[in-house]
Amino acid sequence: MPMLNASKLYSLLLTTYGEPRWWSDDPYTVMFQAVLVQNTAWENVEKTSASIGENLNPETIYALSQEELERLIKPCGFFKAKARTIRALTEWYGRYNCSREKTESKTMNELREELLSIKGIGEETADVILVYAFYRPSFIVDAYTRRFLRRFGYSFQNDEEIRKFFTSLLSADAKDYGYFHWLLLDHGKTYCRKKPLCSFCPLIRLCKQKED
DNA sequence: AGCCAGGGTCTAA
DNA sequence: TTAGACCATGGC
Repeated sequence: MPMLNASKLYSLLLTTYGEPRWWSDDPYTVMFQAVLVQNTAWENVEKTSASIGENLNPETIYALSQEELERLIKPCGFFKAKARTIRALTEWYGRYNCSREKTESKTMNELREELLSIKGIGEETADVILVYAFYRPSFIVDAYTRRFLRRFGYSFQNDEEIRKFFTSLLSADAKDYGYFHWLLLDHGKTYCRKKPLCSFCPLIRLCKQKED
């Protein structure tokens, strides 16, 4: 498998998979779901979110007791830890008056450090929140990103190397980061899970054609 | 049955 | 600094 030219990755994904999509327009929904989806199938997150419905807002969620919140998110697994994290995250967002505008007074790195200091929020979750909730250009490395790169012949020492690689490739526009991440998700869910469907993957077909 | 799913924390060496 | 155990449910 030849290594894809890095500068063509983005346009290739775009043209192959069409218009990119966004997580959610509501910042709190992004935060909430970003925690729920940790090592969990997205379908469970969607069902849980649907069952919460209109109550998926910081005021209502924060008013719940720890036990009530745990019960609410139970289908997503790791519910004790996630309930604690969601509570801490909601409290943190409250310090910004639960408003995206209020976060604009901070730099991206300041917000990133604040998020990382919350127990239960690691790099991926922090970057998801930065991009989709607060429109900051922070590249998101997740399992799909790593699998995608490995399958296409790249090998990086660590996630930081991956972040630098793509950061040098994309503009400073947060939209690009969100769109790119979602394209990798779409691609990964269809062709690049642990049980791969590589022979049907348009990108791999494209690479093989170049070999001939 | 057992593996897998858009992780993160803690500990041992 | 890094590898491995652990957290937990639902779908296939």
